[in-house]
This record gives sequence, structure tokens and C-alpha cells, in this order.
Amino acid sequence: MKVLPKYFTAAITVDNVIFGFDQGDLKVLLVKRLEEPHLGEWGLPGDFVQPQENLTDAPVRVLSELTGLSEVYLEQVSSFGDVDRHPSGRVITIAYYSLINLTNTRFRRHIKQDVTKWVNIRDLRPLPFDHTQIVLTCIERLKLHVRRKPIGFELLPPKFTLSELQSLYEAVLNRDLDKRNFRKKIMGMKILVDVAEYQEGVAHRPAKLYQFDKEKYEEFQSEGFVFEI
Amino acid sequence: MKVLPKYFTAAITVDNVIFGFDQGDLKVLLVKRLEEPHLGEWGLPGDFVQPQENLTDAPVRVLSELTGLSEVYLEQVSSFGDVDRHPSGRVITIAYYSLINLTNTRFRRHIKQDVTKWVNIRDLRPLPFDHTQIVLTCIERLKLHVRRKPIGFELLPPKFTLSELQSLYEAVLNRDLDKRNFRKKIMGMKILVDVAEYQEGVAHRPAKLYQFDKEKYEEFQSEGFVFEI
DNA sequence: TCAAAAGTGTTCTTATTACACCCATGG
DNA sequence: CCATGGGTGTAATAAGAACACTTTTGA
Repeated sequence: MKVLPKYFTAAITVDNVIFGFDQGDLKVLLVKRLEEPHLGEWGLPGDFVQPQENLTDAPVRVLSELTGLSEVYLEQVSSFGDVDRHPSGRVITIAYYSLINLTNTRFRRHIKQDVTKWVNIRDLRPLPFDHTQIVLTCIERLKLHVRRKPIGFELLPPKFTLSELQSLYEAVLNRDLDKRNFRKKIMGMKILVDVAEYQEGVAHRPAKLYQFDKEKYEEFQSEGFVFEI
Repeated sequence: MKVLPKYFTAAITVDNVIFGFDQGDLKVLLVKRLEEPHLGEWGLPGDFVQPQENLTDAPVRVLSELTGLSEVYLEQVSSFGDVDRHPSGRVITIAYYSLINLTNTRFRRHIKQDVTKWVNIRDLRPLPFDHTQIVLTCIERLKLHVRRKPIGFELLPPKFTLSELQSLYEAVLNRDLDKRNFRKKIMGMKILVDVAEYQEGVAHRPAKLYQFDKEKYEEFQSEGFVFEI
């Protein structure tokens, strides 16, 4: 093929829908735009894919620069490429979502409070570009994934209570779950370990703490087990 | 934002994994490459996204040019963008799959036999670029979708037998299904209409023909029904 | 009359749902 | 001693899996 220069005129960006879970609410991390267009508005964190950067490395870099975190759960969701979606030229964006535990101290020290904010997914206001559509698409994808892969734990601290886990699922799936049935199902999978510790400083019976046992999950998975909630 | 020209140097393509179902086998349509690189090899149909073309219009155009078909089921699957995936420069591709009924006469008249071929997904040989990975990703995605959305019908003629439908599911899911349980499940959904016609010219008891009733499906769906096999 | 695929029900097992009370703690 | 959420089991219902024989046709 002759290289047709007219085609090599597009830019590629990634946009990252970063989910966090806080006090029963599923939230998305927005950043204040420091550049035109939409200077000063709140939008999704993202960046141009660099000329010498593989596509899948771009969201990892964006996330690391913004949050200080590495080894984060990341999933490609969809590409958006209407001709007029960006005023500077032809820009295709590839949307990813990631799941982080926002109690992580490394994250809490790194994040810049004045240019970022967490927004409850129920309180989303219109975002610049097609970012609203991107967020909604990522929420839908997360709803599917969270039921079939053990990724909910990524949103929680390493040690968590069963009620926290249930509340997370309720926030993501946007419906109530029955406490006893939920516990039966989760505990029946045998992928949580009871770390023999308890909540402290709560004005009620303290809950047991559990950890997700990734090794066990992978062992069961290789035997044909499928995570499902 | 200043326009940084260094970023507007990428090209965007779409690649289309076109699935067809023939005699119990799930197949993918390959085209002979008429240009370098990989001139003469069999690869996925695809093209550059045109400068004034929305991303989602590109796979529709590719499909229409190749097959003569419009109104085809199309689904975006994933983007692929390793730095070195294309020798001519930075090319990001967005993969789609589509489902067509290859007995369609419009298609059969339009398709060019000498530059296209159907390959059974079990007989795939290595493809140029990252096309093998793209096909495998699309097959996995189709396996998920076909169980939760009534899209299998897109691969069959408008009127089909229950055995053809079952054989299609067996090919896509790559496992045997129980005839009685399959029929119970499908018929229980009440989204097929018995057109009171029968197979002809077969050396066995002729099977009833059915049609997918899209209106009924959408009605049930709006009442909360979820297709699931 | 044979070969080939169509068509059809029941039983057993497993998963899902619905549901209410006592427990441990801090204030 | 009160308020708060933690923790637990059983029964009823629904869904899924396993399984074999008769029917209709063309050759």
C-alpha cells in the first residue's frame, strides 16, 4: 500500500472513567480542565496516546500520573469517533474504566484535591465533549462485568466486611440485595478468607473482616468455576 | 489547548469480522489483500476511516461495499493499537463484528468469489497484522452476546428450523446442547412464530419453519424480559 | 423397509427467592 | 437500656439437567 498522507492526520486519546466506592456510593473521578477547549470545566481524565506508546499503555500512564497508583484494574470499553467530537481536529478516543480503592494512602497523598473531584454517578451533570456518553457506557459495562468477575473487591480496602461488599454491589447494580442470600452466595464460593479481625469503634456489633483470596479464585477458575452474582 | 501537530499523525482503520453460518459451521469472511503490506494474503476486510466519516459509519460502509448488504447487525468490540502493528505508520484499528445470512441472494450476487473466502473458525491459520487476535477477541465477544441477545437469528435465513437454530448455538458456543431442553427454552420465550410451513425435499420427516418475531421480543423486553440461553 | 432427522414429557437435582429474630457494641 | 447494624437457617418455588421412543419422509 502506498502511504496515503491524508489518512495520517488523526489524533488518538484515551479517556479514563475511574470508579471509586465511598460510603455506599459509586463515584467517578473528574478533573478540572486546564486547557481549551472547555477550560475550567470538569471532565474525564485523559490524554493523547503518545507517538511511541502502545495503546494499552496510555490509560496506565494517565492513571499513574493522576493517582500515583500502578497495578490498577483497567478495562477497555469502547471507542468514540464522531467527526466533530473535538474542535481541534479529528480525535478518536478510546474509553477505559478503572477501579480503585480510594482509602489507599498512596492515592490519598498523591491526588490533587483542587483539580479533582469525586462525583456520585447519580449526580452527574453534563460533561464536555461526549464524556457523558462515555461515562454512561462505562457504567453499563461495569454492571455487566461486576456480576461475572471478582472485580468488586478492587473498589474496597484489602480487608472489608460483608456488608460493605453487599453495599458495593447494590450501588453498582442499582438495586437492593437480600442480606442472607448474598452472604450465602459469596461465602459458598470459598474465595474469601476470614482474617479473624473485627471492625473497631462502631456503635454496634463489630463485623468480621474478610480478604479476597485471588490464588484460590484462580485455582477454582482453572477447574471450571465461574464467578457469578 | 494549543493544537499540537505531533499528535495529529495517526491513521484510524476499522476491521470487520463478518460471521456466517453454513452447514453447522461458524465461518469468518476473509478477503485477499490487493495492496502491500501482506499483498496477496488473506486478511480481515477493513479500511481507513475517512476524514469526514464518523467512526460508526466506517464499518457499515466496508460491509456494504464488500457484501452489498445494509441494515446488518454490527457490534463494536475492541481497539488495537500497538505502535508497530502497521509498517506504514501509527495505525489504530477498531474491530467490529457483524452477522450475516449467507443464503441472502443479494449478498450471493454481490460478493466476489475470487477475492473472498469463508473460513471455518476452527480452521483459522495465522493472519496478517494482529488480525488473528482480532478474530479471537470477536469470537469471544460473540459467545457472550449470543446468549443474552436474540442475535443468532441474524445468521439464519428468515425462516429456519429449530434444529438449524440449535446447531447455530452449538457452533458458536462450541458445545452440544440437549435437543428437548433447547426447544423448551426457546419455545418458552414465545418470540418465534410458527409460519405453518415445512422443509421440503429432505429425506426425513420435514421440520417446521419458524420466524423470529422482533416486535414481540421488543414488547417482552420492555416488560423486563431478558433473552438468555 | 431402511436411514435420517423431527418431535415430544417426566423426573431429579440444583439454584433462587422470601422471610424474622437474636447478638454485640457504643453512646 | 437503647439504637444500630451483624449475623444466621429453612421452606417454597423455579430453573436446569438428564434421558428414549415414536413419527414422517425420501430413497
